[in-house]
Amino acid sequence: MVLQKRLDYGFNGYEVPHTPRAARSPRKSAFKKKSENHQISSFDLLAAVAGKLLLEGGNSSSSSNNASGNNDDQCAVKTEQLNGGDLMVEEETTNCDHNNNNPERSFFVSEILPKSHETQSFNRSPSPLTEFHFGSSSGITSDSSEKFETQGLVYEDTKIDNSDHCYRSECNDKKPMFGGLNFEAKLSRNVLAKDENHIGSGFRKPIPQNPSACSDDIDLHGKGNDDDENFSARYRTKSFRSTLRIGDRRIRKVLASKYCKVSPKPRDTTVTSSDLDMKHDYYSKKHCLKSLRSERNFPIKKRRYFDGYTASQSEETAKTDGLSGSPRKASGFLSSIACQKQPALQSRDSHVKLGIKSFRVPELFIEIPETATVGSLKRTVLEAVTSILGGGLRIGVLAHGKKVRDDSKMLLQSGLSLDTLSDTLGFCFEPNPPQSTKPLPPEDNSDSVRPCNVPNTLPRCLPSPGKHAKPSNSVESDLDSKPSAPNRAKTIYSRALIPVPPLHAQALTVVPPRKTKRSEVAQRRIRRPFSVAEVEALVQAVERLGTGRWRDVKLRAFDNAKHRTYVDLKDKWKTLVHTARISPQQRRGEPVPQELLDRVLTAHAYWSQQQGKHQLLEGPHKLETSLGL
DNA sequence: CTTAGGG
DNA sequence: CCCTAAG
Repeated sequence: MVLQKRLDYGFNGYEVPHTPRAARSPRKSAFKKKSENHQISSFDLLAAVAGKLLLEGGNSSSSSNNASGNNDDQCAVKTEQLNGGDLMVEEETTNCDHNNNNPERSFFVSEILPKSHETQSFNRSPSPLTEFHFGSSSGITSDSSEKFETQGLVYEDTKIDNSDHCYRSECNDKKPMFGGLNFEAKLSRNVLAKDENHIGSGFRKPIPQNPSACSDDIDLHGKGNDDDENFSARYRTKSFRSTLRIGDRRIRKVLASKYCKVSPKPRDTTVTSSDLDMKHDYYSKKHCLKSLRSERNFPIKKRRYFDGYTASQSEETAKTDGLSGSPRKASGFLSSIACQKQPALQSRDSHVKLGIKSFRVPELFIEIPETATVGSLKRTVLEAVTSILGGGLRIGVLAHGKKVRDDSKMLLQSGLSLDTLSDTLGFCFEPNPPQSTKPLPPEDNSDSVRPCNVPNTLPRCLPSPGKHAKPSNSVESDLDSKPSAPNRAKTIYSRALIPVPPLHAQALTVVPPRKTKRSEVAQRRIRRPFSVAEVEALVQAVERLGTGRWRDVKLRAFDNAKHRTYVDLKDKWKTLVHTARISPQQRRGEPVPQELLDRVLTAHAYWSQQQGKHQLLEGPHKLETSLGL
């Protein structure tokens, strides 16, 4: 009976599946809701480090204990220097037209400006990132008239000023590194003169003075290539998202052009020849795009929040192009942006001076009532920043885009030759006490092969996944790791930072991170190409179960493959169909036997037809047949 | 939770 | 693989 039915209705003698659901009408993106509220999804905070970090590597005979066993490649850094300065704040506006009834507004800090007036190291911004992440207080304030519609507003809080003086004296040293950071508050297209102004009055009416102010236009290059380029932060943007898009766009643009040869993903555990080539490539270039590489390694698809500084990302993410569609993935780290080699300063005894261009602080989220004063806004932002950074940071060192975990290793051993040091060296900030760095969930046991070098993990600087095993990739040279001067950077950082009384947590108005709940970062699953055997199983299952019963397929053929969800199977089938339709030359990956692909096409055709039939019949048999198996 | 589709 | 609207 049942068998008969199978023969009658099934494919290859298999049962007819449940009547598939009516085909979903294609969803139009137009239906996607757009959140137009003024809740800023998040904001970037960019910290520019003034001055240079002198990193004296080399063969100094300093006796560092190699056996420190210090796997931790970070050095603790206090960041109280952020206490003094001006905040640059920009309002998040989605439209030029403010039609918000929202009692609350959000702002994002766009920049933290180095307090130091020494800007020479910024004059040539080798990377687009630094282009719009940099500035100096002097430039901003004195140049405010040129800054699109926005004028700078220097935070005049006496507290800040006082601290400023303190810093000054400290900065008079020839090494103004970390002489404090200037914060400057800017209001988009508005000028706030006094702290007592109500934010509402200041932010209410943007009144674009320039039509293009409403557009996404960017003026990355400002007035050309004048020396002011370092302040080309004066791009116009109407929204936070635009800002991010700018970055992405720039990044892609550059990568697509003359730097396209730079491999974006380090994939080997050792310095391969390609790496070397890359190095040469770098070296041959005028500017180091190291930072770009790192940035690009971020998963751009979706924003992830490391420690919970979440933000409701509106759905209106542009779908125009993949890169611009999503804001830059800020994984919650302060990613080092750039360092600059200063060849002239290179001395014989293998000392190198580096200039760290900037550090970037990813996500912050602030809500403040519209009735709040500008002053309180500034304080709020300042406190938010301080609270985040104040907890202390750790520094991760990246060489060739890979984390260098061994503090005792010499720079050279880490693949940081003097010639290419600045091109290959990077730093990243990491949250200091990861609340509960939950290790990644044990993916599955069936597959023991875990790529130890998932590209994404690099720039994201995952808290400490590398603790156990897999010192991996970290440019572990085979050279004996002789004791050496581990990281002068540490010293320098510490020395440069100025202690400051901690802020009162209560004063913080920052939206508390939705932390702890999602402390486990939603990390993209590692890619696991289907093996031929899996494909075989999938094909067989689909042949009998049909498309549209992916859960059953899963249960039937992949029940013990935990990492294969029914969605995965469905996706795989989709790609299989596609693969089967394209020419063999276009196929990639492990070749799937043509025989299997043929079966894919056959089954796909069959079940598609069945689906159509059932939609027409809306059948009486549907129930019975579904009971067949 | 499942499906179906788009990204 | 991810995301998510629909069921």
